[in-house]
Amino acid sequence: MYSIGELSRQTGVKVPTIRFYEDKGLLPRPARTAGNQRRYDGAALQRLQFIRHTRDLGLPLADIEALLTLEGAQGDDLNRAHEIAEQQLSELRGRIARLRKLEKELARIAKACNGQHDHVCAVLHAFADHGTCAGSH
Amino acid sequence: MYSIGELSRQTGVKVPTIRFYEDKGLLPRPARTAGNQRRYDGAALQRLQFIRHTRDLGLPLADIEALLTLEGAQGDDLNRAHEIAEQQLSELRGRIARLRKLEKELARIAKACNGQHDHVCAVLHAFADHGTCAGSH
DNA sequence: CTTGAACCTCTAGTGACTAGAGGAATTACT
DNA sequence: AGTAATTCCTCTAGTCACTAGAGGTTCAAG
Repeated sequence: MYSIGELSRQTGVKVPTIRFYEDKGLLPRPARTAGNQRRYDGAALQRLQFIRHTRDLGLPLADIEALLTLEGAQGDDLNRAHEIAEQQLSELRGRIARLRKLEKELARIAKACNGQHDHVCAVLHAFADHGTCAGSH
Repeated sequence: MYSIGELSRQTGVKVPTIRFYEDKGLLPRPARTAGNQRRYDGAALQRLQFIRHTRDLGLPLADIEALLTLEGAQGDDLNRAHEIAEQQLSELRGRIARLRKLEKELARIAKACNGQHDHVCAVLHAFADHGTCAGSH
């Protein structure tokens, strides 16, 4: 049996966040001591680790909840899990592609003002000017 | 003189968002018609385009505000603008690197369940299992 | 048995918007 | 000039995923 603080240390999820997840229904309400403090078992630990991991992967809480209800599922429900993974992957790839474009542009902007800016630095203009960008964003 | 709707069309920033920016002090309060509707001039249009562009680049509104007050600045203030650009660039690069790691992992997970999952699909387990991941995240 | 750390609930704040209610003004058309 | 459609106004509240703080209680160690 773990206290909320131990659970936090084991998973890396902050204490208020654990309570927040409980509120949202992602974690079941744990047992309580006589003094009303939460006590967790190993199942709760695993579940929270699952949440932590999937959050790190960028899944929104709603999707994580869907996955959690799918646990131990079969047939079509497994297809759902697969779909969620695939969809997240393609979203992620889009995000990366967009960020790479922005990286190029920001690099251009940062270079616009290279050391000597005695008079007028181009950075502000570079920020303002969309015309010189590669593509749309 | 543009109405708020025209400004929205010209910049791609939604009408409520324009009002939100005004509230936050990023856009000056515009002139009003006798009937209390906003009328914008070309300067407002340019300013909003600047905001739009820098937002697309991922700068938080606070940084954009800083840049806006720097407009027409000289000397040290220009260094500030340069700093903001450089800092954003390095943050962006970190973000991209992390996302690339996650992409690898998500791809692994999505593949875990490849078509035939008559019995038990590995997707859920793959999500749960951090041990097989490349690095920390 | 006392101290101090960890715990409790609750409210409110963050960032960057978005949605909706309820009503007034403008524009286009006849 | 009248009417109907569209756009505009303010205001409140909701979103997501937390985070911070107030004010109070319980637990574990010495």
